[in-house]
Amino acid sequence: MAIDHLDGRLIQLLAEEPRIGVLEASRRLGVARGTVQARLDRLQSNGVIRGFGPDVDPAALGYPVTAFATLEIKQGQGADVRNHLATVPEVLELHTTTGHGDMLCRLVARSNADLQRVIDRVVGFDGIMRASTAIVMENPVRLRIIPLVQQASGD
Amino acid sequence: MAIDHLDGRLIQLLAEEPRIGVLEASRRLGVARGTVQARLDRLQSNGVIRGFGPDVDPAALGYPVTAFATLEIKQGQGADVRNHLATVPEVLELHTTTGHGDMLCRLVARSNADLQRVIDRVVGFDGIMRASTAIVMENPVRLRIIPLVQQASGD
DNA sequence: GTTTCATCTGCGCATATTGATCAGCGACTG
DNA sequence: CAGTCGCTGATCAATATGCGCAGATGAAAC
Repeated sequence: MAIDHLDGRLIQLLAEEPRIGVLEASRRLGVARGTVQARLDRLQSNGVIRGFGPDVDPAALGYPVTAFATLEIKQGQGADVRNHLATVPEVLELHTTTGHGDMLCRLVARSNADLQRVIDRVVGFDGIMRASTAIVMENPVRLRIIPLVQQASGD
Repeated sequence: MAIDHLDGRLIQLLAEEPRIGVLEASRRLGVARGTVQARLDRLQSNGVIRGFGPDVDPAALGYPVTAFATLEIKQGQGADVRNHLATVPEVLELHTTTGHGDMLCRLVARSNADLQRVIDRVVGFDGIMRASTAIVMENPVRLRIIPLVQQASGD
């Protein structure tokens, strides 16, 4: 569960140059190939590394608009709302939260006009009482994990 | 910029089994290896596929608590706040938004108590007027892109 | 102090994959 | 009709992979 410095460097290396293989990584890190293999296997079976899925940019797919919607849910309708939202492709992510709203979801759309359609589809469901939407203008810090990895691995 | 059905299937395949190579992918998709190579190159130079970075789970790193903080910023301090937040490893993501707040950021922490420390560090900066935080309880829909890819590629 | 255990190293081998390149071919374009 | 584009199926040398192994190392347990 805890990762050490070598794990951290390995993850950073893979993040910077995902295409390199185990052999090349071992050369860069200055350790034996078997070590890198073992570390990688461990990190994956640990769940620290979930996978190496392709990182797809919604904007490049034609969905340049991102928004976050805070939803208020009728008591006892949570499960239904979850199932509903799971069927909407433009819902990229959904969380249940404490605080003012009950759920927070990340949406994408083809345009601001299209966002209206998406929101209508999202909230056009009985269990949702109210939705408040914040459109993303800039994304100064894109989803990242390396700084956290560095911290967790003791720099 | 637009992707076709083969692109969509390729992305899905890579998402499901990231470890397979170009050759294996070509076998699964029933096309020539060169075709897969060319498609992959195109998708990457297009920016549709940004990369294949390791998908690291913060929880497995010891940061099981996720929260979203809505920040209100003093006029004209936006750039400073961005720079400040970029230096906090627990800030995984930052957006500027329309709506009630001015920014929305995703935070992680080692515990609810640790979240207090993170928030103090985040808001302990002159340009930030107010922060309201929503702690994530469940994550019914984890960040996903495949449904959108399917839609964009004509199912 | 010494035994035990987990880990890392460096090596070799057979097999598989990669990157590059080729000619052939069907579909679309002007 | 000639030109262009993308896909195919093939080759080649270079490289990487999965696997196993013996020995070295270091830390913890006895």
